[in-house]
Amino acid sequence: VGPTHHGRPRRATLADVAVEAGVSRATASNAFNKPDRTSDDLRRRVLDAAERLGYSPDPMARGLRRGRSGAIGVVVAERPTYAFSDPAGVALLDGLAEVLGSDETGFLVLSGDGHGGGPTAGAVAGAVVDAFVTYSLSDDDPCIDAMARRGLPLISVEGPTLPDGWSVGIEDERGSRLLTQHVLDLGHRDVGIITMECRPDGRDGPASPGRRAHVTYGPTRRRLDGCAAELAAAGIDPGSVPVYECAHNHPSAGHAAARTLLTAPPCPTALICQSDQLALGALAAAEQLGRAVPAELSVVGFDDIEAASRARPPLTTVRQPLRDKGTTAGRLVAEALAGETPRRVVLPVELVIRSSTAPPSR
Amino acid sequence: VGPTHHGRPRRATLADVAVEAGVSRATASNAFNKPDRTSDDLRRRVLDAAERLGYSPDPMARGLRRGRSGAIGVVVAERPTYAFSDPAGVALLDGLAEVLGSDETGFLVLSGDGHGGGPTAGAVAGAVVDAFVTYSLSDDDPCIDAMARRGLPLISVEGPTLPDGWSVGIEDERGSRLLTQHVLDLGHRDVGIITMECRPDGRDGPASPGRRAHVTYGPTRRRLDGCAAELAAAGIDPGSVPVYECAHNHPSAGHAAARTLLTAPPCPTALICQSDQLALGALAAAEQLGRAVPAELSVVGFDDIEAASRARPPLTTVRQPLRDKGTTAGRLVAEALAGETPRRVVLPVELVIRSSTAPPSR
DNA sequence: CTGAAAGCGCTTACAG
DNA sequence: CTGAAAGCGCTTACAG
Repeated sequence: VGPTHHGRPRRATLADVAVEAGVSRATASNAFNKPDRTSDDLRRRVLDAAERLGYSPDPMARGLRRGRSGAIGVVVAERPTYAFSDPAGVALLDGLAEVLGSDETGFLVLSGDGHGGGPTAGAVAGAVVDAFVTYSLSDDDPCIDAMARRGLPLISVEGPTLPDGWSVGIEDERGSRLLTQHVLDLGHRDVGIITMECRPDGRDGPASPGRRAHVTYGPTRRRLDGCAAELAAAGIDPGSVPVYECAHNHPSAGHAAARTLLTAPPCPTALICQSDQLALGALAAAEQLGRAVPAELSVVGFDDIEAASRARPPLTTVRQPLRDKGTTAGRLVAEALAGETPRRVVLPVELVIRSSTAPPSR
Repeated sequence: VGPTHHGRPRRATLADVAVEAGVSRATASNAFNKPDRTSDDLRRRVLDAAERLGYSPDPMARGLRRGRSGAIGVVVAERPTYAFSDPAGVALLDGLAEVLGSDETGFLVLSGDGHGGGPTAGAVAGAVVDAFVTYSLSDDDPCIDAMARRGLPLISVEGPTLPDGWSVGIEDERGSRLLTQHVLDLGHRDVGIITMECRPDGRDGPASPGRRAHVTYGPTRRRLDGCAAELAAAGIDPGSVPVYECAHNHPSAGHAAARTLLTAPPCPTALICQSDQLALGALAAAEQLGRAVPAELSVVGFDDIEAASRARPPLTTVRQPLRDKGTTAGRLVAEALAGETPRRVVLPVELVIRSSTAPPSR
């Protein structure tokens, strides 16, 4: 463990420990990894030697030999701020940690450049991981090819999947139908839609029918589709309904969207927001504009994040099992690493009627 | 690239590519890593062969050889939910990514078990990383020893440091003095303090003087100390001031704390909250109790998170450079990996007077 | 410009 | 229970 001529101490290796303990490297290794196949005496000598040398095994070397790194790649588009300011993003990490954390797994966060896309091909290629978990990526994100090339298990959460791949999603379309139905049942005919991003180009503003027809974010597309289907079934042309697209799933974006929709004809009596974050912003805009919710304006969200029930008024929304998405993804990772066959899980949603919706006043 | 007898395809290795291209492994490697030292002809042959085989280099093998993994360990206590529901925690990750993200670095998040402590020794020992960045760990967290043992650079952000180690912090004590001074200057004599956690035991409630004397979280300790020093200088016995400790840095905890302090004698005319998150909760509690801020009650925070300026009333607080902490940490990581000598950085804070403070009404 | 050899630090069958 | 040998997949001096 002596200093080299550079003055920097060299880390002790297993070979050093073996010499110090007077055993072979194999025995030294066994003392750590197969305590039952080592005599107490030798094991103690090895452990003592390791202690003396301040030895700690090199995880990369072990990983190379064992063919496993102990890390799971968590791939998100956008910068960490955006990915994790979304309660759903954090819940995913949390659920993963709950399931996988016990067996000393770490999570390698690979994030995007802040321009809508995921990590670079280089970052994906160089990631020391055993599997990838992707979170709400755009269908055409180039990092998907980069991951496919690695040949590692890929668990897609709310995003594009590889053929015969693993995935976990929720009943986006059904949830959206439930919500729309609820609003229509109350008697609303003039609705406005505030949607999450359609494509990874950072656009923020009214979404033309053309744009809505080519949505590369799965959850956005499915929620939009569910909404359109119910509208059409009620005899309302979905193409005539104003849709405002928000580049970020954040209350401030919902606020701006609602302001726009509420201050231009046709003034909607109900705002269908495709996430609670956006709905929270819409609620704030309504208050600012002096529009009473739900008396003068109904607002619905989606997700049922914690803040939804604490909002004023408490938000009518669709509950999705946020944390379960993470734990389910964790279980799929475990199955994948155990060599099982890929499967797809779709988690159920549930309509939660609170106080932000009522019949229209006119 | 043929399937093995298990039916699962074997990943192509560099050796396979070399054979396919009819060159040595060294040349194949050079074609990828030293394009300038390879003839165009051979390089193309190698690249084509790699393409045909779907080859992608094994990052672990490369890492072992090069002695670098391309990942930075981000060590936080608590589960991801708590660590990243704190805007400061996310800002750290973001700043790190901004500085280090370009050179294809990933961040291995090592989180705690949800009982106040950091990752297990096993998780730390097995982490495939080139350096550790710790975020607001308790001074006595066992994972610190585990990291020291790895012999890797350790950059401590707002937490315990190794002797002669790297660190980035802020002027916690000065900020706290500024805030306390401001409150005292306004004429307040009856103050209450709402503090972040003192020790990693999940305790939530009034903090006795004994407990305040042994605080293992650096920021909490320094802010408490700054506060006490100013109080004492103004002739107020810090021991007589009620202090309520919150186990989590979350508005809901500040809410409960404020309720308690405001509904028991001596009823304070000013609440010194040691974070904006807590102050936000205190503001909500004051509103609920019908106490006008700042007319009947002054409230100050600390951090100047985004929500502080949007609060009602806008919060008087101390601004710390949240994002800079992350970018600074990133730069220190880069320096550490370049073999430079450890240094410590303390970032400045600044008092921001808004509308949540005023002279006492009685 | 190219290749044969050595080695990063570890673990795993396999003999003894 | 222990050790000699091979090898995980790659890169790096070093000759040619």
